[in-house]
Amino acid sequence: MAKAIWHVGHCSLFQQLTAAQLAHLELKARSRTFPKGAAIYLPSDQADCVFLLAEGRIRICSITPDGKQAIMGFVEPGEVFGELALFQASNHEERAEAAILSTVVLLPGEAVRQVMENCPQLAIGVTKLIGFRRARIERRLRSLLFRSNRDRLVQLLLELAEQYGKKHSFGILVGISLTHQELASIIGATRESVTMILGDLKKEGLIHVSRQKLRILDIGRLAGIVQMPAPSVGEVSRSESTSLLFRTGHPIQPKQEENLHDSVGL
Amino acid sequence: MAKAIWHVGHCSLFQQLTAAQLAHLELKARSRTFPKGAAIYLPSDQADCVFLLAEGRIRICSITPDGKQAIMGFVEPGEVFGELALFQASNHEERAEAAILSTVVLLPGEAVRQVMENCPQLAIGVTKLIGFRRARIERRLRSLLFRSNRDRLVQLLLELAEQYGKKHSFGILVGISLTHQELASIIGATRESVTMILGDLKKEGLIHVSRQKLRILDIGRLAGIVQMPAPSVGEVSRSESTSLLFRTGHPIQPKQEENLHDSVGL
DNA sequence: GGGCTTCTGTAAAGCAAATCACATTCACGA
DNA sequence: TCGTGAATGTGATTTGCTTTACAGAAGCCC
Repeated sequence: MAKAIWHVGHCSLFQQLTAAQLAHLELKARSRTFPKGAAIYLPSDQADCVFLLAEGRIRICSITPDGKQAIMGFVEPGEVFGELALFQASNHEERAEAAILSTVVLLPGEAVRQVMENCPQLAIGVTKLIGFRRARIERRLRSLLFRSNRDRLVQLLLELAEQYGKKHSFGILVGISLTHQELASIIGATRESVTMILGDLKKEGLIHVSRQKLRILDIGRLAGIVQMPAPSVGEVSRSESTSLLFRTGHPIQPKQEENLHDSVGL
Repeated sequence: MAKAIWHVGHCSLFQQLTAAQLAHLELKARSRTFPKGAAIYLPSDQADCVFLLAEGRIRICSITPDGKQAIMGFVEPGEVFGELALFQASNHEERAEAAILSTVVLLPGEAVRQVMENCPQLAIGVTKLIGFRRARIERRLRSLLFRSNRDRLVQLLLELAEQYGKKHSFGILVGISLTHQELASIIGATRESVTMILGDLKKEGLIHVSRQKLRILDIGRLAGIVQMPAPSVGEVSRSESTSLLFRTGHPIQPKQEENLHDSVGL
């Protein structure tokens, strides 16, 4: 319970609420822990809830009846997910599962809607959040329409570098490790294709992998392939910019001088 | 001017505003007419504006440097578009153009944001709108990931039937006529592929075309192909349901007993 | 009506990527 | 430490779709 209020208050989305509003939300909030692989919600679920990730990592994915699956995004600590259910009467259309052991705060939709009705700031924050993620989905749709497997994978690597990358001697170390299968599920390709393309990129001296750590050796040339500016990569892994096709957005605010750009919060 | 206030007030999104708020918006609104094919906004534009279609039909599309283009959706009278710019600092990522002669009301973003800050109802309405469209884009992404050209085209036909279809002697008449090229741009295929598939569907007795009018002869069997329930088609062309992959949403409310489901407005 | 453009139909050839079918290496818990 | 299942690597084959290249039909403006 104390944990719940801690987290709700620390999520940028809720930071501008009054103490009373926060307390009200917190009262309704429940915290749950999910082991790796456990489902937080399913496509058939219609539990009217918004989720807040306190700890761990959530994978949002969508699965066809015949077993094919696509990863729609990942959720990092401090981020909200399942937010579309707030105003969508219908069921979830995807599945959320714990990528690793995770702690999740559940906020009843009704409670959130109530606060939104009294606090335009929150309503606007939610709008930004949903809009931010929509813009990313649209980018992803475009890349699927227009770009080859190779280009999409390169683009993904750039995004991973931007979000999880740390500068390192000789290259950028990507601080998240995904299997080829997972990469494939993100860009909409097969595992074999990803293996081949990564192999090519290695031969071309653009990347390097050892002990399931991915290193990007020449980000400039990599960005050139997809005709994009090289993303900025910091010492701290959380850098922000506009071109994230991948992450589900809305991290905890650091200090924050202004609050418009990428961090969707208010 | 009088026209502008008429339209703003008649858009479901703005219906719950006070007279004063409406007047304030109207004061800032400007109405413009665009001939067929004219661009309303471009990917490079960063004019901070929300658009409201009074009359005509708008095509939202995205074009690559090398000329390939995809249609992201259509906007019908009474619907809002360009709404992502409200809180996205960056430029538009797509192009909006008049599919036919169209009249558009321009609402300065700043004015809309101001009203939103004072009127949670509007903020929530915008949230619903953006969320509704995001859900549709996600469905479209999934269909691109998982389904063949043929299935996607069939799905599109079903959606067209649902939105623009009227029951008719022997089949459903689809009240919108799109060229093969346009259909292709929507589902992400080539013109030739669409021509072939439509030819097949004709041979199979599922559809019929004459004088660029498309008729669906056996919607049940058509729906069976993509394993979906047949959509409902009314005498009036505006029926609503959950599976619209195509339209950009948010029509004028008719009478409205409740306001949650498909019509995103409040 | 005639000539123009834009749309539709068809078919062969080429290709990117999926599929299939393995061998190999790695991670990690018993 | 070893063993086992998961992840990676690699090739042969197939396929769905695009590309390319035309030819006919249908609007439409002068």
